[in-house]
Amino acid sequence: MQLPHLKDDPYLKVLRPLVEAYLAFWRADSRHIREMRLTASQFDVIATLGDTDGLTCSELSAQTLVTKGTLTGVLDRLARKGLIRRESVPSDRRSTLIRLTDKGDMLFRKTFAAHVAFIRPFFERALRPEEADVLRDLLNRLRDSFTKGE
Amino acid sequence: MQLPHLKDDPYLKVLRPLVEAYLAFWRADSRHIREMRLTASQFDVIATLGDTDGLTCSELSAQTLVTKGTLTGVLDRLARKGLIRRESVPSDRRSTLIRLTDKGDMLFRKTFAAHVAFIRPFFERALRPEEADVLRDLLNRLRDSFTKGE
DNA sequence: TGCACTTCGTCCTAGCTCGGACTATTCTCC
DNA sequence: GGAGAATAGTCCGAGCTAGGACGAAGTGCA
Repeated sequence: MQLPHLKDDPYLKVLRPLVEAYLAFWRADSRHIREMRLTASQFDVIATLGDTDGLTCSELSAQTLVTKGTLTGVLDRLARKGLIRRESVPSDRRSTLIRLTDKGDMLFRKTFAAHVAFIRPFFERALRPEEADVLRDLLNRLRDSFTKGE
Repeated sequence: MQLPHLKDDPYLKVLRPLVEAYLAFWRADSRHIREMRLTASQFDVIATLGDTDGLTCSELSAQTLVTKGTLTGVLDRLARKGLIRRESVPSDRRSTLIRLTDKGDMLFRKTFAAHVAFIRPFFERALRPEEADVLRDLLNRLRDSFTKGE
């Protein structure tokens, strides 16, 4: 978001750093994910399903950054790759349980640790541990301000 | 990005707050922009062009969050709405100068101030001014860590 | 002057994004 | 038990996304 003339406002000058820090993270993150032949959304779903006994679409979309409408397509592509499968839930015939296949689980084990190891140094280089705590607190308050406003 | 089991790592537990704060901001931001009949990318371009004598596509994509390849389509839609126009640059026939039309400039004046006024209170509610400064500094360092790594 | 390199904007593909509409199923509560 | 409301997953349209390929145009160095 381009917001010139606001360089002097103590609040609004946080805006660009927020956007730029997130985007810089996101680009590094998704570049690494793409090297593992997944998209960011696909990795998000795989990582969320890892070590569970399966989740419904609603749970999945609540716990990831993928919205309900987008999830259908993402799951279609993951199923086509043989990484997940859809199972019906007898107790609620509206629901679908999404589960990693063996192949999906193997991919999860291989990529998840690798990705965490990739990401961590970027944070480690930029912040001391106590600064990370401060940052986390401030970001959480900002998030709450934006969500409670709805 | 879903990263469970990392709740104890002083660095990685910053990850979710970063993503969530940005996303919460972005959703409020783009909801307000959509009410003004623009998309986030379109507003970004309009706001960046405002108070300039025109910018080339490369300048525009460097100063906004819209990449070169996406810009063509965004500009096409803005031109169709009569908000921008493309002008050729005699001194470099590869370049195209993008400029707001009168209609685009009027929209800029109307929406830009309104949008800033909409966004500011969310920050104001969450942070004291000196906290905003701390947050900005930490975010900038994080951004640099992620970009310098490339 | 000529050839290699870079930069310009555009186009393309696969995939993701939101919001809203839709059907089927389940829940709630009178 | 039945009407109305809520929830599940899917589908749709318009638009955005990164990345790479492309031809045209400018630059640099020999």
